[in-house]
Amino acid sequence: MVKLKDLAEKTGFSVTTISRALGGYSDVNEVTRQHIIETARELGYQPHEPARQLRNQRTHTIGLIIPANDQSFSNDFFNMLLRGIGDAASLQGYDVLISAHAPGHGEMQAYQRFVGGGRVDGMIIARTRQADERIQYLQQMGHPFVVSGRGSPSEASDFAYIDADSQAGIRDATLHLIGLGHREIALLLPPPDLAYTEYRRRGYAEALTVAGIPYQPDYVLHGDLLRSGGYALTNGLLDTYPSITAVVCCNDLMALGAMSAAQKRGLTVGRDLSITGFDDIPPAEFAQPALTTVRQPVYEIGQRLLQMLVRSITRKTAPEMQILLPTSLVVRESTGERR
Amino acid sequence: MVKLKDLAEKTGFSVTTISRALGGYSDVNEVTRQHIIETARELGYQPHEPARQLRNQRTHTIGLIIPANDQSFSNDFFNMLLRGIGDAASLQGYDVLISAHAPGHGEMQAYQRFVGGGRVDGMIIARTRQADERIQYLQQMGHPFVVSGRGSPSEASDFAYIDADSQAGIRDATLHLIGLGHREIALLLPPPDLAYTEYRRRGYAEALTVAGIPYQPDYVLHGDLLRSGGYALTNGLLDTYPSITAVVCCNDLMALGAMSAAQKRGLTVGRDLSITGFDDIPPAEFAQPALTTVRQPVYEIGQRLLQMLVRSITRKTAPEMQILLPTSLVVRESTGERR
DNA sequence: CTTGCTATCCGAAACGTTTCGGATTAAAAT
DNA sequence: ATTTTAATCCGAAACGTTTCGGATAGCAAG
Repeated sequence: MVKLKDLAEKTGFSVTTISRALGGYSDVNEVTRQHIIETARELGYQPHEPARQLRNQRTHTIGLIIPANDQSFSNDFFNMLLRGIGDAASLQGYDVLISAHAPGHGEMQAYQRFVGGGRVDGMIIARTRQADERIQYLQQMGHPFVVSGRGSPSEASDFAYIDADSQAGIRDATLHLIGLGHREIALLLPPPDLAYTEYRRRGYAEALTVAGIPYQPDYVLHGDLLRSGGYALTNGLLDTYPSITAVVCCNDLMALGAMSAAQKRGLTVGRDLSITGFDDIPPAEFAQPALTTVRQPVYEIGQRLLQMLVRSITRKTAPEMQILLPTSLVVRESTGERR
Repeated sequence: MVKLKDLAEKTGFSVTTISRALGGYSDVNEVTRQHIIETARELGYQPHEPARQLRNQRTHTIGLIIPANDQSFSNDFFNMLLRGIGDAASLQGYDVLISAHAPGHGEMQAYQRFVGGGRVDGMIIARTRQADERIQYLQQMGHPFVVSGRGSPSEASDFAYIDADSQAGIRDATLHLIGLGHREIALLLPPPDLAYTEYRRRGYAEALTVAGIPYQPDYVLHGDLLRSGGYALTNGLLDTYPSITAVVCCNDLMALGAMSAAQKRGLTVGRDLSITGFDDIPPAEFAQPALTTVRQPVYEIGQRLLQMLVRSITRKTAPEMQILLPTSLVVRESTGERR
């Protein structure tokens, strides 16, 4: 590997001058600078990043711990988020360091390696959990970070985040169903430890209240965000409460599962049973019938998260931003008039 | 940030001894080692990675350049590959460094930053191109790397790779259609600069030869791997050659587009026109009709790529492995008897 | 002939590790 | 009583940068 010393020997200047020439300092003669730049190109010089990071105490890298072996999260949501982050990062001159860990012991260790080990200048946290120890750790370390998703309504979200207004999203979906005449509406929620679960429940409850429909706790179930979960939950629901005519699902995967369950029972989705999803992943559009769902701008969230993070890394005046993005209801064929 | 020196001052031992105690060397008294470990935990010591990397000339990191702003690649294929890589990496104690770049100038710069800059111990290259300059660069640098996908048949693939046998995959799909009575079969290929394009064309040609059907160059078109491309190409094809009864597509996205085109013309897919895809991404299963496609084990490819790479990093005896994985035909509803 | 500038260069220290080659002490062997 | 040996420890150098604080030389100003 060619290093500054090699350039120094080759050109006859000192390592200091080489460094300063390449660094664009004004106290080096323009002709020597050109000469140095030329031979650097010739020898294919490439600064050694770890050395640079050690010296500068800056890495120009941001970290992201992704869930390992996680079917539900590995889907389009996370893919889109990562793409948004990645594209924005390369525009800003940052790289993205990734490690895959299931929530638990190894996960926190990964955060410590990244943050305490000086591997990254900032972290992005996704999929907030209740009493999230990752957030607590980063706050206590005073390390820059931004979060995709607020804390749950019962907690203080005193950190920078971007979240989709999923309460409004679920409310809109529910109101859409109510507008179609539905009264017996079930809700399939994410696991209770996820921070956004409660917002979605509230959106649902809000819509019911507006319409004067009583909130039926038995109609509200927690799922696992997987297709299989949506399938099983819907089956149980329809067994017990045949009067249900609509199901609000908290992600598209569960909605797809719910559709399968309905269809296996001979129901026509959109006629006998209306179903809504959340996310608007590509399969939603191609499903049969096409899924009515709530779209959230995940790619854009990723981009903006990164920009926010870089801002809080460079200016020490962390602008503690908190952004709530609107969702939009995409009406397709899986919802229809109650009959 | 607490460093070795802090532990040294706190415990009264030298930096050397601290380092060796933590490093598990045998020449430090067991009781002092315990004491050191204890205070390290107390102070929350975390080794500074860049310093370590500088000293050891090892990063325990592998690099991956992903395509920026790329709709086609950003899909499930790449997502799955990354998950396989990420899960296997964390098992092996490696992190994954990512940078997003569109093919072209910035992309090669990113490789130089990662490799020449000593940021990674090895690279994974995906989506081989013809006369791939990334591969040439890495070979010439003598840097460990593995590749997802062979070089094109006309090139020597003298590097470690894992590829799905897409020639056999496309051949099987084509034979499946021929077995259903189809004779006028079109082929929608990837862009010509992709290395695997030629393998797929050959698989198609092979099947035709077996069945004694002449190869019609006009039936073979290059697409962009997008839904929109499949849609437009199929439209043009059906306009010009109404006798075509089947379309073999080189990825599921184009197949989905082809399905839309057929349906918009009032054709029933699986009856009036048979369509096959490649990849078996989730939407394929939920499409209407469900897509007959060729499945390749992308997650597993990712895992094995990483294991291969780590092996070639640690043992200096690079085992120059080349693995060809079988694909499997998944017959669903988008293909049927010719009528 | 000093003095003071300006332009250009460079030595040395520092960033936080790891490791080579001893140094020190006490116990064991002669 | 001297020499070996084993058990513990540590100083200093090195990894490749960046940067602080000069150093040097040429030249104009006094």
